Amino acid sequence: MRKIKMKTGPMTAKDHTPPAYNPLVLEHKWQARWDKEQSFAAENASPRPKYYVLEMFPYPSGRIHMGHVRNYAMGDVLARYKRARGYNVLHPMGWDAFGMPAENAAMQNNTEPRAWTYANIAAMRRQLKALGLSLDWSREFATCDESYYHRQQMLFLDMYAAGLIYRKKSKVNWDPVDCTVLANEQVVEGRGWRSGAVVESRELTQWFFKITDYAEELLTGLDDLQNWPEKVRLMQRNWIGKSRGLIIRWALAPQAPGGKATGIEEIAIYTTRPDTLFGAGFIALAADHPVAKKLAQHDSRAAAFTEECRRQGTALAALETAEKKGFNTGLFALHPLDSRRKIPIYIANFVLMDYGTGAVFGCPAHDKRDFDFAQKYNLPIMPVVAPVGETEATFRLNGQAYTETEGGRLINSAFLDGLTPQEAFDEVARRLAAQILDGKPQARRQTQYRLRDWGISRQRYWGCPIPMIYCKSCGIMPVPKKDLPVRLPEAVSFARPGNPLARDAAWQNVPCPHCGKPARRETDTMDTFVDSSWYFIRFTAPEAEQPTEPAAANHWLPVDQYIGGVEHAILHLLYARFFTRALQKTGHVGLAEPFNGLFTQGMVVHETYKNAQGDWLSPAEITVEEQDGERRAYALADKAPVQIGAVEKMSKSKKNTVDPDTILAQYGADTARLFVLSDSPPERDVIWSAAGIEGANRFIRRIFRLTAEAAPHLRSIAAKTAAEQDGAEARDIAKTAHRILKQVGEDIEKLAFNRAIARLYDYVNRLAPAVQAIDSKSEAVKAALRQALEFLAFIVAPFAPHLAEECFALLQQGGRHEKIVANSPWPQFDPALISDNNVILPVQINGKKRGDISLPRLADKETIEQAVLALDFVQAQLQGQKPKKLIIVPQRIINVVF
RNA sequence: GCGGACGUGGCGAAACCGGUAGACGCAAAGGACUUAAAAUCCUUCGGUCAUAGACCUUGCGGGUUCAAGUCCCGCCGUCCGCACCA
Repeated sequence: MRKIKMKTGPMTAKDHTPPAYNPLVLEHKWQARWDKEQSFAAENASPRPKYYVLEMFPYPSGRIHMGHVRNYAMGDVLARYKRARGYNVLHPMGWDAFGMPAENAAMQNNTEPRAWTYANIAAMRRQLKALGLSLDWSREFATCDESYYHRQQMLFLDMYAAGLIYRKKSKVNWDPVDCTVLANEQVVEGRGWRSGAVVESRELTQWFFKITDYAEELLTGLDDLQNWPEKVRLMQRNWIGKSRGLIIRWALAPQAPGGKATGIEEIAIYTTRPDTLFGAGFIALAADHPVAKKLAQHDSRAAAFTEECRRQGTALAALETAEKKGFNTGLFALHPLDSRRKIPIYIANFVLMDYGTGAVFGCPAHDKRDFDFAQKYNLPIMPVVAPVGETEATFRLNGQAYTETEGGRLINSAFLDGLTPQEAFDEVARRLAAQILDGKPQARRQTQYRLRDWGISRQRYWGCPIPMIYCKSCGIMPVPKKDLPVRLPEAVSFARPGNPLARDAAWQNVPCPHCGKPARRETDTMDTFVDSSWYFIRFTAPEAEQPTEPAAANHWLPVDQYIGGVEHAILHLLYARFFTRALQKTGHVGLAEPFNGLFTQGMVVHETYKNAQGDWLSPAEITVEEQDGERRAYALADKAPVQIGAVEKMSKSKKNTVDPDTILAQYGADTARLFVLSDSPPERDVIWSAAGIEGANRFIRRIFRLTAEAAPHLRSIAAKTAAEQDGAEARDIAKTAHRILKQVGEDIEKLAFNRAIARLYDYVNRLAPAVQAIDSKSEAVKAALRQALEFLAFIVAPFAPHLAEECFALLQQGGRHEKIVANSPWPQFDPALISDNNVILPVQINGKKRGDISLPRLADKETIEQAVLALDFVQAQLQGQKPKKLIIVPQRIINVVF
């Protein structure tokens, strides 16, 4: 891209002083104006096309952090842009307000969760409003609002009636710090996702959502989510964990004389590798397998071993290091394809009860874990798959399992020899399905998922009460809808740990809705991920009596662009997909996939600082100097040297946080918004630095100064598109302006905010010289400049909306403020001004650039060829030789090959 | 272990379908204005040699192509996710 050639020179003295840029006054002024005009209210009935942009709503922890600023700035750029492009935009905000921290605060500070939460919401609402986000605040709600959890209880009852909710006793993840159960998705590396405590295993009865009913649908649905990051789709795919295999029933060998009768006749085993059946070396059972339990009743050594396994499961977080251990039961199973072979049965610590059938057959030659186990217990290791070309005689295992299936052929496997593993799989499936054991086929095909049902009971107070009642005579009774909501009691005590609901007799005791006899309420509350699984639907009709207003929901959904952190890739995002399906089934919405576009944004990170004592220091406590190209940090307090550490996610514990309030007070919202979106692509982390925020602020002030300086000269001049007779300079300015309008629009559509901002810088650099010499410019140039500066206001607006309004106002007749950017359509660019009649093409000789050539854009090949060959540097290089080839890529490049 | 992403100046990064590598910013250096500072403005800024210019350069080694940061093969490194899933 060429720079516009314009006369440059020192700033001319002006007969006026430009108004000062005061972000605090200015931003407040425009926020009030937007409020007054209700610029960002979304209409449920509008002829304009809809666009739903949503950022993951925050937990009201007390204050917003820079991560929030970046997240909401991104959504706001899109929302403002789409609104300017004529869309009816829904851009709401709410609060994910139930959860543990409120109870912890209550315990520590002797407050109430409710009061604490609403105070935090008020503080954070004020902070978000100061950012100037184009939100429809009329739709705001918190999940702890009675009006919200009331509807959630209605949904619960509908889902219960639809068979999507059930109660069962099961082993659960118990967080000993938060004193509650956690879902599988909420256990990260063996620890609670929130408390960080090592999770224990407990048997409890709790409520489950039947997410597994939708395992297949949630999996195949991913294929259609083209506007989701591949990474997230893959993570969900792995989490759902579909596999295809066979359930094979193994008959037990007759007991040796003198052995105790066990009454066990067969063991069912799930396998994904039936092709390796002839390589079976052992069978292993989970410690909780019914057969293992039965054996433990008769055999004290088996009992001791299963007990040890259970302890290991709870105490050891890092299972990878746990040694493979087994207990030989002395029992044998008969090989299904060769009844002469007896396979020993073990109880092993690595077999999981809740996957497959809780029993495996080990094939040591073709599975790493089985190989280790066989070596330890001296079991035979017989290879049954070998690479093509190898035979039973030549193939050796090389001290490790051969786990390939591609390019393998069966060996040592009777009638399977020579088949590919896939063929062998099918053959085994066919034979065993036809083979009858005890009146039933010995095997059947089975599709298995890793995904398990979602346990949602939490033994906590600050959550949505589960609307169920236990009656001694009638059993489990749903609370009738007319009795909803089941309200959380007020004035509860947090003096003791545990769930206050469970010791609140007055709250618990209710008459049975069926028989009227005394009964007891469910005291568990719902996982807070239930709350966030449908809030985006509630935003479409936040006042509705029913949980949703289907017409509104179906109009607005799916969310066109959802923006949030990747940490929710399998938690919230999977639950929400399930919930939307559940709501579809119960008639609340008419679609299955809630989020059409998903974007996972990077974090805001910052350097860390540590003093000689090893204490973390905050950026405000240090100063950085540059000496001999090396940066050194010193503590402000005592001038002691400070070690500059790694750039890490902002966290309170490392004190590398920057408070948005401080930044807003110093620089204003526009600067903060611009900075968090510049420099790094939005999916990557952005490094916060003092120099960076200064730079962004410098740019904001520069735009303001430029407009303020030019405005008095331009107000009386009508903005118009430069025509041919207006001269080269006016035309160049107009071209630059129309081009930037197009490019910034495209960048925003692609969420390439950093690129859009780079273009803004470039654009301002190009306009600045003309503005500086504005006194000497013709009417035509001034007209072009006026339009260029108006365009600047529009393209700046998504990023720095207050500044944009101020600049736009400065350009209006007499500085009047009738039109505002927020309510004005995005200007149309003129395609005729985008493309040049002449293009400058690089000319390569043998692939190396040697010069440029200026040519008419639509020149034909022959003209180009002649012009290129006539060039001095081409002639010089050719030295009289004929070129072998001349490659012309229209409007791109020319390559002379000789 | 399995799966994935990514390696470009001092730093953050651009580079669309293979077509001028390093746009834009930060940091740095020099200069103008100023009594001075701040602010602002101008200039330089991947490396080597140098007079215009030439050569080298996108983690490393190969390959395909008129042309490779981009495609293919093989290494090396960093980060992320899952992890006894049968």
